[in-house]
Order: sequence, then structure tokens, then C-alpha cells
Amino acid sequence: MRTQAVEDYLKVIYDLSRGGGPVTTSSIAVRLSVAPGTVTGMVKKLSALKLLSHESYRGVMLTEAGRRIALEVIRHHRLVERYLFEAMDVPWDRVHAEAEKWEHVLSEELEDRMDEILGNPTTDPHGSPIPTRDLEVEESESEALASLAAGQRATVSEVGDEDSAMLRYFAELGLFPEAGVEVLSVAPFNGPMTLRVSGEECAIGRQAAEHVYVTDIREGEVEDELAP
Amino acid sequence: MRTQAVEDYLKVIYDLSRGGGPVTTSSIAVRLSVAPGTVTGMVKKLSALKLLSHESYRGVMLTEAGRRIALEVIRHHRLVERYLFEAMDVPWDRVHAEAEKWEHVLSEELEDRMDEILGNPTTDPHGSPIPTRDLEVEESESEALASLAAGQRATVSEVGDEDSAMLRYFAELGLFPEAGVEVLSVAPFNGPMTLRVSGEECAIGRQAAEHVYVTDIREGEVEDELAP
DNA sequence: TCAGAGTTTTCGGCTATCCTAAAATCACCG
DNA sequence: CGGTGATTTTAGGATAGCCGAAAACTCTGA
Repeated sequence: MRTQAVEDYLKVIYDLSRGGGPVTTSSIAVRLSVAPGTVTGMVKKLSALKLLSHESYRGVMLTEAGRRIALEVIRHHRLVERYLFEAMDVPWDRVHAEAEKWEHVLSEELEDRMDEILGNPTTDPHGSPIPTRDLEVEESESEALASLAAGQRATVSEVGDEDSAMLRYFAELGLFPEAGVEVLSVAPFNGPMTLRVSGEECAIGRQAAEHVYVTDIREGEVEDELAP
Repeated sequence: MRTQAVEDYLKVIYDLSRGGGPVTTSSIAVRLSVAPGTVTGMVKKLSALKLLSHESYRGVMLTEAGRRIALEVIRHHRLVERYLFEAMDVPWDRVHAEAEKWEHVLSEELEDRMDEILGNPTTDPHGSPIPTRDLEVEESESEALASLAAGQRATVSEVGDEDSAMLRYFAELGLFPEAGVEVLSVAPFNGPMTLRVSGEECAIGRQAAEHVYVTDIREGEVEDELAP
């Protein structure tokens, strides 16, 4: 009763519900690359297993039991990512895809072993927090980079890890966790932003900027510089 | 068309056919803990895929294509075993079970990475040879320990890794690859053998001794010692 | 308020893998 | 040669996931 499919569904539902509010079946379908009807079927099953509650035509919400399983899987995933990156030197943009497969076969014992070898890390290579053994996570108070205004500075806390091409792009720009960014300008009509990242100037589209999260936002001195 | 089940079937068929001659469906069924009829069905499928040939009521034999897949899976399995044992300190008797799950999710890229980290090992922790990247293996010229006679000495080359309780037993006796053994006596009617392993004397049943393979068999001096 | 448009569910069907039980075949022995 | 026990295959059915298309529902805008 805890197949790979079940784990995958719970994981993406957890992820999608981080935005708050119920999760639609279509959003799940998109994330899992599955037909909408398939999701309805699986949701019924998970509901029967009391892993989530489902209001027809409304959406879905994890129960505590479902949340626990989701967090277990996420812990596996992020620990494996960290392990691959740190202990095996797998490139930043590939660890996600590998971890996606490993997360389902990792025994608790080996999980502990990895945790120990890595010295109980708290984040994965993309900056996402690794749930503790007793499944506590503190979701960070981060904003999307896309939501910053010109003149603001911040620190990258996390980057979305689903798209490896995008990750390569972020790496090229120097946008990884801990990096400082300064927003130099923001074009209107959802246009590109220009940034200063570790000395270098660069431009980034709004869509990509949605997948970079920042904390520690503060006003810069750019406005003063621009004043005559 | 290359599901985990397919890989598992090919792997055990390869393993069973090492003894020479065709492989019966029932032996496959036993190894995979599956009903006999299930095996017939899968065998038909693999036969259609030209991964093996099947003569009804006679048995099954891998084709070259089937053998290649089997060897890929076995390479994965044994490399993972070595990695778990050496790089992650997983106990000897547990690596098999973990590897059994990992072998199906290991990418070629990560396989290479492990191979490199380990320095291109040639055997797994139980002494079985790891096929090379281009899938060459030299099956060793080993005999079962059970087939030795009193007075013979030999070197352990390999131990069967399926049963972890048996592996713990072997470890206790000191029977692991490279160890020297001397057969002190062999009881008749398939009775126990007494051995000297690294100085210590011990007894072992014939059934267990079937799962220990030895090479470099030579006559000892025990007979002289026994003479008046 | 009610007609699309868009979303969600239902329905029939497909594949992969497994099972049990009955039928077919084989192998051996008197 | 034929019967009997063991092995193997066939047959009918189950479950888990998936799909496409039709039906049901919701939401929004005039």
C-alpha cells in the first residue's frame, strides 16, 4: 500500500500545498505528467487510505498521515541530493533527477548512514531544508526574486530544482544559495530584471526569476546613486 | 520494455544457467518467489522480445541480447554492493538486500562515478567478479567447499550472498574471500565437515558448505599427521 | 440568471504483473 | 506399455496505474 506512485503523489501534493490552500487535481496532473482523470482515480484511493481529504471539484488536502509520508520522501530526496552532490561529486543540475529515482529505494538505515556521513546537513544543494529525522521542517520565509523591486538587495536562499536546464542557467549567472543579489532594474509588463550577482551584471526573465527565492531583503543605495 | 521485473528475470536466469544447461521455469519461480504459471507467462514475453529462447516443457536459455542485459544488471548490483560496503560501511550481510533495490535505479553515469571512486574494483564484497564496462566476466574456476575431501586445503574465492543469516554465519567462522581453509574431516552421509580457518577449528554443515566456493585446491599434510 | 469556457469526474479500456486451479506433458518404473 | 507423480502450461481472474473521451460541474460575464 505504499507504492512509488503513492509516494510521488503525496510528495507533489505536499509541495503544491506549500502555497497555502487546497490543491487542484489538474495541478497535480501537470506536475506528474499524467492525465487529469488519472489523478482523480488516485486521489480517491489516497482518500480511502486516509492520506488526504478530497472535496469533489474543490481540491485536495493532506491529512497528518499523508503529510508524514510526504515529509519522509522529501527527507530521502534531499538527503540523497546532498549525498550525490557532496560525496559523489554529481553536478548540481543532475542531482535532482537521480534523487528522484533513489528516494524510493533508500532504507531508513542507509538514510541514517548518509545523514551521518554528511554530518547532519540541514539543506539540500538547492537550498531547500531537509526535514529532520522526526520530520520537522521550517519552511523558510522566502520571497520569489521576481517579486523584488529595483534597488532591493537580498540573499538567495533556494532555487527551484525541477528543471535542470534552468539550474544550469542559474549556475551560469551565479545564482545559488547564499549568493547576494541586487536588483538594478525591473522592466515593466513583466519584462526582464537586471541584477548584480557577485560583482557581475546580468539580466534574467521574470519566469526564471519566479524560481529563485530570496531572504534577508533590504533596500540598497541604488536610488541615491541614480539621483542627480 | 525494460521493467524491473524483466531485469530480475534475466538476472536470475543468467545466474541459474551458470551451472550449464537449460534453466527450468520452476527454478526461476523459486528464486523469484513467484508462482510457476507466472514464470511461464513472463518467459513467453521475454521470448517474444528475443531475450531468451524457450522450448516448451524443456527450459529456457538466454540469447546474447538477454545475456547483455543480465550482465548490466549484475554489474550494477555488484558495484553497488562494493560501494555500500567500502564507501558507506554497510555491514557485509546487508549489502545484498540494499543492492537488490538500487541496481534498478542506478544510471550509467553514477555507475561510472562509483567505479571511479572505488578504483575499478574487480569483485564484490562476497568475492563475485564485477563485469567490466563492456560486460566481460571471467567466471572463476571454483568448486564448492562441500565437494572437498579431508586433508585438502584451499582458498575461499566467493560466498553465496542471498541469505544474510548465512552470511553472518560465514563471517563468524571467518569464511570470507581470500581466507584459507583446511578440511580436517568430512562426516559420511552428507554430514558436517570440520575445518581449520585462520587457526580456528570449526564445523560446518554440508548445505552451508555448498554456498562457499574455493579455488587453489591443494593436498595438505594431514594424512601424514594422522599416520601412526 | 444563464450560456459558454474551463475544470473535474466518470467510464470503458489497456498493459504489466501476479495468483489459483485445472489441464497437458514428461519421466520413470513395474 | 501404461500408469502415476512431478513439472509445466493454460485459463480465468485480480490489482495497480495509465489513457482518452464523454458527462458533470463551477465560474464568470453579460
